[in-house]
Amino acid sequence: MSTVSKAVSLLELFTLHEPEIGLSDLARRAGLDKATARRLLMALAGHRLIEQEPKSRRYRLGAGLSRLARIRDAHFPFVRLAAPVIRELSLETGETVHLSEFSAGALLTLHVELSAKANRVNVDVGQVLPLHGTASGIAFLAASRLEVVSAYLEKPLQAFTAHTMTGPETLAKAIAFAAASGYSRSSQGYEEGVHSIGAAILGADGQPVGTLSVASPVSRIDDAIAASQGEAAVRAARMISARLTGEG
Amino acid sequence: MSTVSKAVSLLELFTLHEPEIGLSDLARRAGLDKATARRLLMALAGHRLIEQEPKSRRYRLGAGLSRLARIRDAHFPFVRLAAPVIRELSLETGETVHLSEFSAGALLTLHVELSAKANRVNVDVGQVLPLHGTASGIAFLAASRLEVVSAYLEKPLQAFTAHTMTGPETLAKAIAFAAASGYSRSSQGYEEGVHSIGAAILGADGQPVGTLSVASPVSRIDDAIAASQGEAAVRAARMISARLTGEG
DNA sequence: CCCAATCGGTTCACTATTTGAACCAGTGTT
DNA sequence: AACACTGGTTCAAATAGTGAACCGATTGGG
Repeated sequence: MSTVSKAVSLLELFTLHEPEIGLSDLARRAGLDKATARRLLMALAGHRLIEQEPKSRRYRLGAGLSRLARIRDAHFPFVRLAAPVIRELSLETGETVHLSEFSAGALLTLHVELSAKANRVNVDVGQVLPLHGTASGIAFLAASRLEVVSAYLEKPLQAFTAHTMTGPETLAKAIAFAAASGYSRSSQGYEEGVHSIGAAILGADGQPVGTLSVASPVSRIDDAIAASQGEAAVRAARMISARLTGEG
Repeated sequence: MSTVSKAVSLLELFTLHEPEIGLSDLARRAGLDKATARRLLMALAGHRLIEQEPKSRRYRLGAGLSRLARIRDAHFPFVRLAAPVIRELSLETGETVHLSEFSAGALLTLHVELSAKANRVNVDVGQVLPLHGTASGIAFLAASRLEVVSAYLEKPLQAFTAHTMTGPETLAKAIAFAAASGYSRSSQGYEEGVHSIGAAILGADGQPVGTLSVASPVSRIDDAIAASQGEAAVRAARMISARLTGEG
C-alpha cells in the first residue's frame, strides 16, 4: 500500500459524526503504527489538510480541504446547479431526494434534501452507494455504455438485503426498464424498508455523470405513486443535465 | 520531502484559473519525475481526490475533496459563525465588511456584507488578497508568529497602487501599530480611493485563521472615524474568535 | 489516594517503498 | 517524413518509511 494511500485513509476516518479523533485512535483504525500515523498527520498538517486542536491534541480536517474543494466546485459546479432542482423535487414529492456523483466505480452522495415528513428516509452526504442494489446505480448503468455495464456486472456483486438484485438476468431486466422509461425503481435493495426511484444526470458528452434519487418508506409507495415519482425524477434529472451543459 | 507532501503539492497546482492540468505539466511544475507524478496521481485518484478526464486525459481535483470539505465545514463553521457578527459590524459602521480566511500565503474572501450606502466599496467573494497592501493582511501578519512575518517580507512585494507599502520599515511600522492597537489601517494600498480597517480572527491555538475588514470610500474617513471603526472591528473579531474556540 | 492503563509523542536500526533514466506508442506540427 | 511533444511503463538503485520500545503526562477505577 502506498504511503499516500495511507495518509488519505487517515483523512477518511473523519466523519460528520466524529470530526475530531486522537492519535492512537487514528492509528488503530487505519491499521498503522502510532509513529507512522503521526508522521503522516504532520505531513498533511504542513499543507493544512489536517489541523490539531491544541488543547485536546486531537486532530481534525484542515482548511486546505475547503480551499481545494472550492476550486473544484467552481470548475465543476454540479452541486450548485443541481441543488435547487433537488430541493424542488423534494418538495414536489414530499420525500427525501439525494444527488450522487459517479466516481471510481461507485456513486458518492453529494447533496441531500430531506423530506419534511416525520417518517422519512435519512441519507448522509458522503455515503458511497454501489451501482447494483440502488435505484440510482441502476439508472446510472442504464445510461452508461454497454461495455461499462458488462464490465461491472462481471465482478461478484454483494447482496445488502434479502431483496438485493445480484443475478445478471434480474439486473439486465431492471436496466432495460430504466433505459426504456428513463427512471429506475428499487425496493429494499440496499436497505430494508426503503423504496427508491433513480434517474441519471448526463454531462455534456452524453455520458452519465451522476444520478438523483427519490427515497421513500416502502409503506407509502404503490405503483401509481412510483410512476409519478419516476416522471418527476426524470424531469428533474433532465433539467440538471441541461443546466450542466450550459443550456440553463 | 515526504511522499505525502509531494502528493499534496500536486493537488495544490490546481487553481481557479487552471482547474485541469496534464501529466507532464504537473510533473514539471511540481519538480517531480513524470513516473513519480503519475504514481502519486493514481494513489490520489484511488481515493477520489483526483479525477482524470477520460477524453483529454488531463487531471482535475476529485469529488472526494468536496466530501471531506463538507465534513470539515459542518464541524468548523467559520462562515456560519462569523456571518452574523460581520453583518452586525456592517450595520454598526454603515460600511462594507468582509471576512477572509488565510490559505496558501494569501487571504481568501469568504463572505461580504455590503454597505447600504450608495457610495460604497464593493468586494467579491472568492477574491484573493495579498498580505501586504491590505489592512486585513497587515492585521494578519501582526497576529502571526515572527518567523512567518519575516519569511513573507523577504520575498519581493508587488505594489498595487502608488500608496502600497512595500518597504520593510514602512510595513514593520504598520504591523507594530496593528499589534499594539489590535487593528490595522490601510489607505488606498490595494485599490485607489479605498480605506480599510482590518482585524485578525484567532483560532483555538491562538494563531490567526483569518481576518475581517471594514472598507470605506477614503472620502468618508478621518482619524476619529478610523479609530472608532478600529475598535468596532476588534470587538467583532474577538467575538468571532471566541465563537470559534467554543466559548460562544 | 495510588496504581495501572491509557494518552501523545520520540527514537533509530531495519527494510520496503519510492525514484527516475530510458523506454514505449500515439498525436499533432512543420 | 522527421520532429517534438504527449501519456504511460519498467526495474535496479537509492531513499524514505516503518514500528518496537521507550518517554513523561493524564486519566480513571479500585
